[in-house]
Amino acid sequence: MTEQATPSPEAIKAWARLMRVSRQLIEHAEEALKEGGLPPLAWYDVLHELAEAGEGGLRPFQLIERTLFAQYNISRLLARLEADGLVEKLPVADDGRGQTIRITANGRDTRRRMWAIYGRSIAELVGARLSADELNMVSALLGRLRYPPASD
Amino acid sequence: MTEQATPSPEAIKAWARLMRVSRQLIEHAEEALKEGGLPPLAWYDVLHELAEAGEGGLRPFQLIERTLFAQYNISRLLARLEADGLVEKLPVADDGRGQTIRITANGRDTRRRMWAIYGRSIAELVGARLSADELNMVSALLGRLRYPPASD
DNA sequence: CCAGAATTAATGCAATTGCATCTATATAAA
DNA sequence: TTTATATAGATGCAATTGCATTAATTCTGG
Repeated sequence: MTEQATPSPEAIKAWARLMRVSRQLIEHAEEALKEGGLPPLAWYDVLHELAEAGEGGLRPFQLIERTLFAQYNISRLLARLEADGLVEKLPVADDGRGQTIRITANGRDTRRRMWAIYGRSIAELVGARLSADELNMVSALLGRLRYPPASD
Repeated sequence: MTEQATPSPEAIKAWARLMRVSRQLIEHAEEALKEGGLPPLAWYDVLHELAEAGEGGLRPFQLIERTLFAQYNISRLLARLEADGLVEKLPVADDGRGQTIRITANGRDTRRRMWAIYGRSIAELVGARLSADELNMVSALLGRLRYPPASD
């Protein structure tokens, strides 16, 4: 647990598991969405944030903070979402540079359809494999790996 | 823990943590490598497998099994590695379709230089934040999320 | 008010990924 | 054998990502 230049075997193993499992889970969920003829996970992340934000919408830079996507990535993802009619871009009164992104009814519907599949993946891949206590344990331990670290 | 169409709050939170933390950690490690003027993590994964395989090398399809990369991805990654002189492609005696990939001295050296940085990232991001017991707990819990699930 | 720095978002271009397909060889079946 | 099927790996083309830069405001210090 002390600062080392070379990681302990335990740290290496935990890291390896984390890398491998997260990749597998993402791949599985992504595949399930694709089979359902739905957009990729990244779209869900954004639609989810926007749905939670409600009518007020969010500024692109707020989406960046919340989702950890790169700026250019959000910029283009929003362009695609807008082209598909899932979000709309509104000028923002007090800042001529910016815009507010609001989810449309269509967007909410797509998000719901995605959740039907995405949620099932989560239930199957994670919910069905660990008990509630174990899941809480995972959340707590992973929470300590955040940047910046937190305990929550 | 039972099969549900809709995931429990605990499952959702654990999933969210896993997605977010893994992305953050990857990003951090990737950035550290870039700052060191070194190739991306994907290269390390392949070089690592090849280094472990030794002089006998590995067939591309074996790399696919071990790393979970897509076939076309490995095909092109190997082309880049070869172009950089980090691996060499050898014809394989008993199968005219295939080839054996072997890491070169240069490749071993690059892998070592990458590990100096990558290993430090693992130590800092994971090793320094959880005790050995906690790391083992993480490994065990994540191990149960693998596909197919295992206990190890 | 004005010049310089900072912030918000978009974009040109190169590299990578994803998809579908293709070539070549090996294996199985008739 | 001959033919059909499966496996190993490469590749054309479209979509996405990453990088660097740009354009348009807004903010800040004289």
